[in-house]
Amino acid sequence: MTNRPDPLTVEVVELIGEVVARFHEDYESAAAEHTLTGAQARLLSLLCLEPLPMRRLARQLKCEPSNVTGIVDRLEARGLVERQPDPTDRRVKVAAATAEGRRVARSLRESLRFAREPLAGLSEGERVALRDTLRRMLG
Amino acid sequence: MTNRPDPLTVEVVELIGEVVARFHEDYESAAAEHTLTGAQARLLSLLCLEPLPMRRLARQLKCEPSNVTGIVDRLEARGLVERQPDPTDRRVKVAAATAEGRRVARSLRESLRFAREPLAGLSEGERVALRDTLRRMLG
DNA sequence: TATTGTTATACTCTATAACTATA
DNA sequence: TATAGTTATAGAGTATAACAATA
Repeated sequence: MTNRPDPLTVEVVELIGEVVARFHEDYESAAAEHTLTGAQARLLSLLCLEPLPMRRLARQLKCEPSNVTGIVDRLEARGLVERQPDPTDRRVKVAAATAEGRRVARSLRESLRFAREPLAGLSEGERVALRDTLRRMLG
Repeated sequence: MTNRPDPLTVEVVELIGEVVARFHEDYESAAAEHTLTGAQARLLSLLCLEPLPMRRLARQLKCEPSNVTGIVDRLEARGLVERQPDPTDRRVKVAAATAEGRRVARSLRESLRFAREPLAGLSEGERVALRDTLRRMLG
């Protein structure tokens, strides 16, 4: 049952682990520069695309709805997010980024250096190949 | 100063973000299957390679030394890790995985499916190309 | 004096369970 | 009765600051 993977696969797995670690580090420190936690930054980035009901936020963040309450509370206290009523269902609260929230999210996205910089060292052909390989991996 | 990245780079960045998210998810759920948190799993995996002083654990985990105390406490309470004195410096405590701790770490490593499975769908040539590209990115 | 590990404190994220107001 | 959001609670990770033992 426990197939021993070949050395090449092992090395690729380790390299992916490295990429994951660096990406995370980069993301957290970019968030910290904006006085945001990682979770707050992820939620704000989601809302920057479109307003979402609390329940759907939880699904997308893969956490329990009760956690979203607290994260949105803290972002709302800073004026980055606001809760709006849903006209079609009075139980629902829709969270939306404010103008300031969108500004912060944009600035956050721009300060994500890791994902861009090492990529800049690759030729266009390499980036195309990398894109295709990643697409296949994610199936 | 804010170079707008080209669409190809944007897509690759998004794909990497996807890989990072999946890898993390996979790692956390593998840890949870062993009743470990992500932080505990990472620390145990490190100790599985070699015993380390508390201070060095903190450096490798990129967190404050005070946090390591608690994580090691919880692993030690479960018999997966133990603290040993350093004969050359009585201030230092060396954390080491127990036999049971190494067994758990091995089992954890084997249950990491994501990193292995999507890779299995790639040809050897693709894996070599991916390895070389990742190496250059991390360079 | 400087360093190692710990303790104390406070905050955030996390899941679970119980509650409310709607549907 | 079922669902959306919240509250209450408890555990874990995190950083900061202060401390004891040792160098």
